[in-house]
Amino acid sequence: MGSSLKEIAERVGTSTASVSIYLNNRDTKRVSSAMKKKIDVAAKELNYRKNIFASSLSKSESKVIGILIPSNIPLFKNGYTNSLLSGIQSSLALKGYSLLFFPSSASSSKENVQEQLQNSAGCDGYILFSTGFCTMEHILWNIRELENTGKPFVTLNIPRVSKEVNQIIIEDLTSLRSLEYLLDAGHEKILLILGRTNGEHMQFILTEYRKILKQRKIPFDNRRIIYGNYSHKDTFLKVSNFLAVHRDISAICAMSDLMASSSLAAVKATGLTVPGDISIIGRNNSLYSELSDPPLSTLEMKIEDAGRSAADLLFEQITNPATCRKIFISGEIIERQSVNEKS
Amino acid sequence: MGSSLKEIAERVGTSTASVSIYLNNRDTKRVSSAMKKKIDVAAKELNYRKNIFASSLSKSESKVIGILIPSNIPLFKNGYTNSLLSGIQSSLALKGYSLLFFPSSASSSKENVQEQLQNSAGCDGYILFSTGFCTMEHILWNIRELENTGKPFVTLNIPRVSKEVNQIIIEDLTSLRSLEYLLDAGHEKILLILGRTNGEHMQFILTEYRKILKQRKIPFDNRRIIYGNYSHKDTFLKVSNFLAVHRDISAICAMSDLMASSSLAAVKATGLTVPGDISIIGRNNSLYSELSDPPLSTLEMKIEDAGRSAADLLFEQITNPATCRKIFISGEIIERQSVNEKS
DNA sequence: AACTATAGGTTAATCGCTTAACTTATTTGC
DNA sequence: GCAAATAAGTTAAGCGATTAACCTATAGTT
Repeated sequence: MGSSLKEIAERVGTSTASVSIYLNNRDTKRVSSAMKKKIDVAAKELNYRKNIFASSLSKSESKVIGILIPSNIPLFKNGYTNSLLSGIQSSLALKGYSLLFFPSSASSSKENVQEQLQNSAGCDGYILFSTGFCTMEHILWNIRELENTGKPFVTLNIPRVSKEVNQIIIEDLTSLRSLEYLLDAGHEKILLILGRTNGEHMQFILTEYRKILKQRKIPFDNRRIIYGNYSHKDTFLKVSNFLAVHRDISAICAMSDLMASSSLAAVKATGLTVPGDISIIGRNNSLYSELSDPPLSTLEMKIEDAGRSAADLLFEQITNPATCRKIFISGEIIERQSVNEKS
Repeated sequence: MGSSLKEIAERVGTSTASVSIYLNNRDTKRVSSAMKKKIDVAAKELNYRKNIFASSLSKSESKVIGILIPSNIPLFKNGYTNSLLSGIQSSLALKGYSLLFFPSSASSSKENVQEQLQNSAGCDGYILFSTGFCTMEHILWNIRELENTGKPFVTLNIPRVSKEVNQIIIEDLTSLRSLEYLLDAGHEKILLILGRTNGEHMQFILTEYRKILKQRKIPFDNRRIIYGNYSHKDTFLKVSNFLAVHRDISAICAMSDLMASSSLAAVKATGLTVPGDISIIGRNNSLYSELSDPPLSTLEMKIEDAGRSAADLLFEQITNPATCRKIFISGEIIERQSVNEKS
């Protein structure tokens, strides 16, 4: 049964203060060693465990970080998000912080975060996630709400925000560095495989795409964009259909390793070879790219680093509230065996 | 800034009781509609957010479930654990529960759980994870500690425990159903790829292995067991080395899809074909198996179902403390294109 | 007119832990 | 021998929200 400090104090005949003082600092000189022993015995016998809610309330410090996620689809399913979380957790755990994930039931990203925030005052800080589905308006709204809490927070996974907000900016979230790599290798006719048609991230990427094409004086061709929905089946089908009609491309640039893998399967199924006939590059350096045959070149985005940085920046804020900076995480191309120079 | 009920009450000229009553039940008749409006305005202006620690302490109910993990290696990195967590979270979120992950710094699984439990009284329930590294002794110790808290809990990912403990038993955690599938297909000379040499789970599997061989009157051959460490490189290397010497096997049974994928790569590298020369089966039905060329048959373990069941069972216990049962999750073979009948 | 409901509150104790401030007895220093 | 230091406590006021129990005024009933 859950016992309290009071019960221990009564049993050993002292005040709760002494018990609390001792249990929070075993080296304290304010409790005699005889008393220390008695408290230890009583605590064990009574199965004492500190109530985190009482302690946090009393100290006005909880050592708990709230993770705000603007969606109510099941968590821990997305490899990308998991990497971020892994980075965050590994760094915060070292500093003694717990992570709290709230439920939410709303349908919009704005309301989800609001709902999560509504009942979570008392956390020492927050990390605000975003997804490609959050509109810039919702993101800014959520940031405003967070500012109002007066608590430290860091935003993750969103494009740069001009506000003075602590922010981790994953540069390659909206870059097309892998496309440029293919272009630099001499490819011009490239099939671009994006994630979904909606969502802000893809809009940024499309804008970037047009910019790069213009720079290189390559005409924009709408047919050379496919939306794979981050799904194996969708991508395989759409790429197969594409190749059935257009055989003139020399490379495929996919916005995820999964979609790159699926594209690879589709290319092989048509009898073409990689990288002989078609070069392929993925994104995220997940195991899919390493396990493919041939192993796929990819854009390593350093997601876990981003998570760790977010945690570090949050911690910095907790210890020094004046902290205000943006940390940029930039990735790098991992060269494997799926891209040839185009002569 | 974080405001309190008291500040709202003062601003609108009422008691904290009224404010609390209204905010917890907007339809209450104990607050006039004029007062309701005033409270709404004040709450908005003062950016009121309920303090989860104060509220939980007061109600002796937190709507928080503690997730106990007997290791301090970074979380969210393991696909298997992530599936469990995803199942848990999806079910508990629907019921309004938050998930709390504690930090821990100890070196043994026993101490890790103890440390996490030590400061977490007040949660409404716990889910105890295990890993293949936990010894049965540590597991039982942790269960005893949990029983002492008097709080509902469920154990996950461990072999069946005779104690009267609520438990989700993932049958294929310690089964060799995929091996039997190969045997049934006529294969006899099979290379078994296990995870690590240490850890209880593998011991269970080894025992099972010997049992199955004895039943089928197949001699045990120590050389036909490889430990791939769940690592692509290790597995690839070890399987390559194996094949350089022994070409007489007709099938490979791997305890993870990743290791199955790596084996596939190794087999292909030696010039042999799958499933022509060698059949391969994996475990866990992860995307690796689906994306391989050829797609790998695998043992789907229904991990997410297990997570969901754990959540449901925990919830049942919270609402009815007398609950005591074990739920068995059994998987099924997913047939793809990596296994041939052996004639 | 007397009685009961009901609306619309308020009071104050409580959840379990922490901590500043106070107390008292015993040592230690010089 | 006396002041100062130290050891070993205790007291009591919070932290912020909840809730059982109580209160008063008005409306409705018979």
